[in-house]
Amino acid sequence: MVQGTIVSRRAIVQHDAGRSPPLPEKVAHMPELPEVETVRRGLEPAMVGRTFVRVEQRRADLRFPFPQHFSDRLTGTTVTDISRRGKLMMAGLDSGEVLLMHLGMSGGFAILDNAPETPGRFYHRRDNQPDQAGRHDHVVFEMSGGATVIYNDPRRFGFMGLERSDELTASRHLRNLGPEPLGAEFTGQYLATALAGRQTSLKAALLDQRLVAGLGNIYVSEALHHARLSPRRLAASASARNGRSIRAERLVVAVREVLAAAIEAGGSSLKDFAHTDGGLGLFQHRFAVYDRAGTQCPRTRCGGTIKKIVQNGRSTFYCPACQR
DNA sequence: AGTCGAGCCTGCTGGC
DNA sequence: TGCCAGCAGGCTCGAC
Repeated sequence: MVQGTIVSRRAIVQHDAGRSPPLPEKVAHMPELPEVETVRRGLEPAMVGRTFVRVEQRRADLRFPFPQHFSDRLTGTTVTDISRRGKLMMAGLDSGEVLLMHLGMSGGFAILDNAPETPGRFYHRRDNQPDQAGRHDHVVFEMSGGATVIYNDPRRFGFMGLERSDELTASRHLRNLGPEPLGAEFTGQYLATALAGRQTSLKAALLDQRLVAGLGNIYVSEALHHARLSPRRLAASASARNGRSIRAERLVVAVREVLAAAIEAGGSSLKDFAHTDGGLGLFQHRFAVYDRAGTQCPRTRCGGTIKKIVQNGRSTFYCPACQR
C-alpha cells in the first residue's frame, strides 16, 4: 500500500507473518522523504499518461483549503509526470498546471486497479480492507486506464494544491525548500556554510526544511547516529573551520546513506506488491535509534544505551556513548 | 533575523 | 475492564 500510516504497515507485517518472522523492530510510520518517494513511484503507473476521468473532493479542506474549482481544473487533464521535492509530490498536467500533494503525517494513497494485469487492491486499514465508512478517504481520482486512486488522511495534516507550472518555484510550498539531500547541491561545503552561526541544535537545524528538504524526525535521528554526531550539539559547531568541516561532510554522507537505504527498502515493498494481493508500502526498514530508547546501541563495540530526549517539543533518540 | 512554541487532527497506548 | 489523558508529528504562523 502506498502510504505512510503506522497501522497498515504493522498490519501487513503481521499479515505476512506466516512467510517471514515478525519484525521486532519498529517500521517506518510517517511520510518523510523515503516514504514519499515510494508513494511517488507507486502512483506513477496508475497516473502518468492517464487522464482524470472523474475527481471527487469530499471535503472543503485538509491542512489547507482545496484550491478553487479543484475537481473541474483536474478533470479531463492528463498527467505528464510525477516528481518530488522534499516531502512534496508534484503531478505535472497537460493543462499547464501542477497538482501538489503533501501527505502530512498520516496521508496515503490506495489504488484500486481494475486493469487485468495488475489486480492490486490495497488499503491501509488494520484488516487490509477499505475503511467501512470511508471516513478518511478525502479525494478520489478515477483515472483513464482503470485505476481509482484514493487519498486517505485521518489526521488531515496533508494538503493538495494546484499551481501554474511557470509559477511553481514561487509557490509558498516550494520557495523556501532547501536542496534535495540526495542531489548534487547537498555537499559538505554547502552544509557547513548553512550551519554557520546557527545557535540551535544540530537536530533542530536538520529538521528545518529550508536547510535541506525532506528530513523528518525519524531520519534526522538516524542520520545523526550514522554520523556519530550528537543531536544536542550546537549546529554552528558542525560548520566549517579553516574552510573545511569534517563533521558537515560526515553528516552529508550519513544523510544520503540513511535515506538511500530507506528508499531501497520502500522500493522492495513496491516490487513485492506486484506479486501479492495488496501489500504495497510495507517498509521493513529497521531503525538504529528511533523509538529504541533503552536498547543497546547497534554500533559494533559501542555498548551504549539509546536514550530519548525532547528537543523543541519533539522526541530525539541517540546514543550518548558514540554520538558526540 | 533567528529561534521557539502553539495549534491543527485523530488514533493508539498506558495508567489508573 | 473501561475510560481518558497524553503522545505522535509536518508545517505555518506568531511571539520574542
